[in-house]
Amino acid sequence: MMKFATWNVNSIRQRQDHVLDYLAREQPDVLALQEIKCQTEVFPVDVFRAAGYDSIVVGQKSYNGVAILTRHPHEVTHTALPGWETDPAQARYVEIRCRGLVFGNLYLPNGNSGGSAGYDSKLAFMEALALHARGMLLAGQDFVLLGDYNVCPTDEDYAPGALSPDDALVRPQSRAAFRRLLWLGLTDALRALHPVGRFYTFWDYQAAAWQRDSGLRIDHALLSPRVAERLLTALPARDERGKPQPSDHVPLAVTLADAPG
DNA sequence: ATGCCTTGTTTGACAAGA
Repeated sequence: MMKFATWNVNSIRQRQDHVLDYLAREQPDVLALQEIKCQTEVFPVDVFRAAGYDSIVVGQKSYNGVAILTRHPHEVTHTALPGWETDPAQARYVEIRCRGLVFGNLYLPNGNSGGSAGYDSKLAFMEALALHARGMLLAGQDFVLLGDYNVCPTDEDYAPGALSPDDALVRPQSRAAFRRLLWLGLTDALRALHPVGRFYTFWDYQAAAWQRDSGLRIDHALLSPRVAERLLTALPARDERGKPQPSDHVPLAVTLADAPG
């Protein structure tokens, strides 16, 4: 069996102990982290190594930043999303090959700040992601694209009133770009197993969103076809949001059966 | 009503998050 998860931790220095507890309890093979909010040199590599995990880190000062933790041999395949460049650079993608799969860890731009240029940058990221996914499909590669997509794919993926109808997370172009990934043949792991119902991965810190269960489903794991055949479970770890000093996101955990043969 | 928290940085108000 293989277990992996994605988690926007909103600062790794603030959430280091939460992550250590999660690793000890769940022992994922691969954990994709977003919004580490630190430079690569400051990431607590030694702390996670002592827990049995290697860190692959793409950081930047103050904002963004992604990392992958794994307890297996791996090779780094990308430290940026091919075809998406910004000035200054933004640390929003890292990818490894591990146990026969490619894991692409992404932190998609929110799209609500920076005016129309900010939103265009979000759509450009999604376009580049679709092209990269298509390339891997054509190459016959088995892969998982997981992370904070900052998209609620349908109206069932956010609590009534949690967002305005023109928010970048629910805008028709954002949803169309997400559907394009599905039309390529990718499987939304959570919805494949739970076609209906509310499965949020984020609750705002403000306005008692957690207490009112006013959440969003914006963290996703998309699986290439042969990987989807192996899908066993997919579920957000809701309990993380109720802990002291939590991230505003919780992990989304996925398990796969062993590869055939 | 772009605020209601939380984070990092420019250490005292910002910007950004979603």
